[in-house]
Amino acid sequence: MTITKRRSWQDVRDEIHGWILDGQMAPGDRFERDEDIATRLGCSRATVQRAMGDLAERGVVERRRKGGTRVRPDPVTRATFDIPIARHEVEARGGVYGYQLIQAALEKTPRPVAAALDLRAPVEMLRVEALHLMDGRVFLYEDRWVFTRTVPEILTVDLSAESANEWLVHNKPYSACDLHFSAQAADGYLAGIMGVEAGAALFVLNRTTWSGDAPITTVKAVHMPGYRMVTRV
Amino acid sequence: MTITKRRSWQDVRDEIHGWILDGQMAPGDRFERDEDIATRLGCSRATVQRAMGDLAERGVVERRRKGGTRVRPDPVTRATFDIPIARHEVEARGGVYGYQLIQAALEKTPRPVAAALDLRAPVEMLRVEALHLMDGRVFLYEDRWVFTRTVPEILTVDLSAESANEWLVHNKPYSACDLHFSAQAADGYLAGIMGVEAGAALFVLNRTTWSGDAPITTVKAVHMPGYRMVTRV
DNA sequence: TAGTGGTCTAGACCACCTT
DNA sequence: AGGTGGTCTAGACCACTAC
Repeated sequence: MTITKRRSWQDVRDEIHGWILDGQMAPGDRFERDEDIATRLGCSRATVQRAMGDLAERGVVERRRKGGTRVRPDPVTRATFDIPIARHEVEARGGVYGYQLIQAALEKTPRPVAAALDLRAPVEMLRVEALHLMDGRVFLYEDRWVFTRTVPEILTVDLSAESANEWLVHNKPYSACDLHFSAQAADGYLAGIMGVEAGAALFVLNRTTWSGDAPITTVKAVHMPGYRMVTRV
Repeated sequence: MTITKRRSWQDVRDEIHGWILDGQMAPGDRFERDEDIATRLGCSRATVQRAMGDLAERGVVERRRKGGTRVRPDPVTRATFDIPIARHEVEARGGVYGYQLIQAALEKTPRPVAAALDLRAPVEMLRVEALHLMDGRVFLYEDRWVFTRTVPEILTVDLSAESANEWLVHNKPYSACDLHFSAQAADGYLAGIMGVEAGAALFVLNRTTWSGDAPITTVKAVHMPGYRMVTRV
């Protein structure tokens, strides 16, 4: 007697993905209708839907009503990253986390900062510069602007004890977020503050967040030389 | 007479997300059971499941059988990127794409390259160096190693006409992919080949792919100065 | 306009894990 | 051991869009 294990949607997904990996289906090729695949594999249409939906989310396959499902003609690599809190990143690497406030003060934003937050004109905001340390050495320098009109409570926080990042993450959820990754050479100021050679290539992350239409904060996070952001798909 | 529009799972998701954004639910707080939420919102449990599943995928919420659903105590920023083919990236920016092969030859891999591909010892592979151009200027330099044991057909391709990247994307699907992003200063060789100043900070992407356990290729893609990788969540 | 994927529902059963 | 989320099914209807 044969025990037929029930097929899960992951099994169905892997089976279908297998047709692509072994060359049965090439970029641009069209699949049968979900319902026919379901019949052929002996599962319900909903299960095929779930499997195909997953492949579509990963950029493997393209689905269109009436147009059917095709292997993406120009496959893209789709990667997902978690940007952790600095403390967690340091601790995940087995280091001892440290934090050091450089300065926090109300200042008028430079134009590019206002633009990043979708503001037409410069306004006064809270600027916070701080260092995140691993084992006593600089891991990350952050230069942050907090929109005090949206987050007035930030002015009552002791930013020498708690990083603005952690406070915001725990107290001000966002609904939209912009991320820019780039490379930048250390200028004199960065070199001095981070303790690296002038000209060193640094990995930079700019993050801007909003709650609805209201800007919350924009931050430039500059990583130590040699930093790598890694993911596996 | 009131028209009650049926609630979609996106509506339900946004409603639930709203409870977090307006502070009704704070990090660590536990939600009611899906079924109770469904009753309260007047939809089926499956719809709440779909909505909560989406929030969980985005890192907003944590779900555990028997443990229920909670707002993530330490929210992370989860970002998804598409890494496009160089040609498409250039064309999407409104530029004219160009491609130039520097050299392609069989060479013994250096140890770090073998290690990236999970190989114990160096082996002979096809090394391909090439430039991708935008409006005649260097946009991207790639230094690639192709595992000819997995992809022997690559040896029959005219790599001066078609980039190895595009050929692989269209002819050799992968099932696993490793990505590393970093910053690197231009050394003399890179500066010469890319036409930038020595010491310029460059954005670097290392990508390694496998089909099952079989390594396919590993490539280091070095972007022009000022390049930014952008995403919006 | 007809074919295809997208979603909702109700019910059942399963798998995991906290208590 | 029991409660909670995870999944499967069958059927219905909807929404897009290729033809």
